[in-house]
Amino acid sequence: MTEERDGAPIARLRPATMADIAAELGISRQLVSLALRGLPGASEETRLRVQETAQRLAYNPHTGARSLRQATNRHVGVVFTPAHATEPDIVESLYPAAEADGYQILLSPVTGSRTAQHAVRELLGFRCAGLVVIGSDAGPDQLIDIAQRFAVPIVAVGSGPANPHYDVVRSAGEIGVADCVRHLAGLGHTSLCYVDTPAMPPAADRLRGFVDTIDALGLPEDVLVVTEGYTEEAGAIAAQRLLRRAELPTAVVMSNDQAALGLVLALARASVRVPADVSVTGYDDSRVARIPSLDLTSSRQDARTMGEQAIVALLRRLRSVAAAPQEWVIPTELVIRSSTASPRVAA
Amino acid sequence: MTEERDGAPIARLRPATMADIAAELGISRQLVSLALRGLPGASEETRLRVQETAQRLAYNPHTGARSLRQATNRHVGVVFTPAHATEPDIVESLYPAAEADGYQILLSPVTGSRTAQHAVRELLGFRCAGLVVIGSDAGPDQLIDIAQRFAVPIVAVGSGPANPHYDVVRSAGEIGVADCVRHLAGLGHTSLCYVDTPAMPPAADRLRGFVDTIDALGLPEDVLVVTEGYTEEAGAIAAQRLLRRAELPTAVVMSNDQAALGLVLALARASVRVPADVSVTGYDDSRVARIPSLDLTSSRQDARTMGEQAIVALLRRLRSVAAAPQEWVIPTELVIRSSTASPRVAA
DNA sequence: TTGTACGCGTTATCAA
DNA sequence: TTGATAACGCGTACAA
Repeated sequence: MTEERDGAPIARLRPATMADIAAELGISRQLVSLALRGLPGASEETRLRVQETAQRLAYNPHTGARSLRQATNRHVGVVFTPAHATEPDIVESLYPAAEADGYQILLSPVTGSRTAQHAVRELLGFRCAGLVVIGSDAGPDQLIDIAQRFAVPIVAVGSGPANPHYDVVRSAGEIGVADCVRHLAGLGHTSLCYVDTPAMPPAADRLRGFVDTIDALGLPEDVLVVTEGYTEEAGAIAAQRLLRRAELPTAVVMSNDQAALGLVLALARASVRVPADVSVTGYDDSRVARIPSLDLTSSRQDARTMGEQAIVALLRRLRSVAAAPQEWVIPTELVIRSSTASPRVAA
Repeated sequence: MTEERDGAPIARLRPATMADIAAELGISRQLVSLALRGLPGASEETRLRVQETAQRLAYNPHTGARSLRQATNRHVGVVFTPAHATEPDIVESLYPAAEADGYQILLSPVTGSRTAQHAVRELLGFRCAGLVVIGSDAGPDQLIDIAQRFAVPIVAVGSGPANPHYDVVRSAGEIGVADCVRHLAGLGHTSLCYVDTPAMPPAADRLRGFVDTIDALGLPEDVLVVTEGYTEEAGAIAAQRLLRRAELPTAVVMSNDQAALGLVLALARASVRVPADVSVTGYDDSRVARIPSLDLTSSRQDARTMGEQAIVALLRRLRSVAAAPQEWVIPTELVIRSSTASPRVAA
């Protein structure tokens, strides 16, 4: 913005340091540190001049140096799966929650070529104070091992059994599915089929919700197990199997939104209409559920609350080492859309 | 694993350092450093004992300290949007490419509450040697500003005009769409509609591919512009508009897979069959295209090659500062599936 | 309000 | 093959 040509700020080879700012102003480096962090010890005028110079020199604090100096650095490491449908929402919600307490998030993905072990090692290399593990393709044993060997607090988000070694944040899968079942029963459905996808980490909770509720209602227990994956292709397979039956159920309860999408598409190809012929429910209320022409009734897994709770749980353990890990179950909310209706309205 | 109880490896408060390993073995810190990095200067026996001890103490190098000491640290910063459909695939492909040259990837997301500016500042705090910006909601001006102010090489992946300040890696959108058009024309279609979603960063290239090809074929130029978003909801809106017409086109060319999904679902609700009544093509060949019951013909945007090329381009600039930024256009490949067929086969 | 001195964990240079 | 010593950028006592 300045018109001066002398400073020649082009192509700086070395990023500006506090020492550069200090030299520029003829003051000490420590004073710059105080001024930048707004601590008492620097005059108001000094602070302003320091900030102006920092801006002009494009000063950016060296995160590594900072974490080296500080006894306890404020990094939270996050292990996640980028390609997953619902995890990015949780990841996003971690940022505001962590920043509110002055913590910085560090992301480390699990991919085909990177195991959870890789991801954790990398995060610990940055001396993260705690770890949030989303999805946890890493089994409980592995997480326990990490928690103990590196003495780092861990929060597992999404699934996994409650245990004394790390915190677990999960949605109330059993209640969410139960809500779907009761909603359908309330519409008059008596022939409900649940599609179980056991490969999905939190599958067990959701299946239990279906079985318990259908038993309580005295309805026939119709569970279709698909072992091949748990997303759209699983839904498509479920549809093929259902279409081979002599008679379709009037309602299908799916274990997640993506599987529901696969099912609905496959049914549409076979000219089965939703909800006219079959009502369908999902789980997660992910962006898939909100696709206008799918418009899926779904039990909402509150990603934002789950992310926030993960940070809260982690900070709690960080503050008092003695705090015992807990299981935090986040309530779900049934979101009713147009994929469900009374049976036989168009038959 | 050891049966000894004396060492008491429980609840280590401070992560092991090189000094700890050195003390354990009665040697100097420097020798540990050489041994761990496999550099000449340590005897074979020493190296083995150091590695064994490092393992036992769960030693993990302090990334911050390392990047503080090294003049040029081997970090590549990546700006991306977690919720996006195709970006995670690109992100995943960056890892093997970067690791092959000894570079470490650092992720920084753009979300509702975090702008590209935030993301870049954070990455530069880790003193990343270069930046890969995927999607680039940040405009060209902003990227140019960053590249100049911080003197850091940048590669923009996915879109953006070629320019002398940073490298651009993008897929050949114009050719990919042209392939779809020619495929449909080859099937006998003469009434093709293109759905343009200008909010999508690389929209211009793809639109040009349609217009040029349809003109070359001497077919009528039918372009439907949807300004509301560019994913499923945009597809649904396009479907509504098409259904209001007196006559449907026999084929619809969509600007991306997600929009195609939205369109197909909306058409299914209106009992329009794909491909019997209308053929549909997508773009990206993302996982959406492979949903069994959608089975979308789509021009494949090779995420792996794009990620690899991004790293190659960045390392090239890192090695020779003088290298002029280029535009790297990655070829597409038409993947033919069952969403396209000859017109009127079932009419 | 400002300056001096030191240490964090690592790598690099030199001499032994 | 090994060991002293310095340096990277920053934060924090403590002294002036």
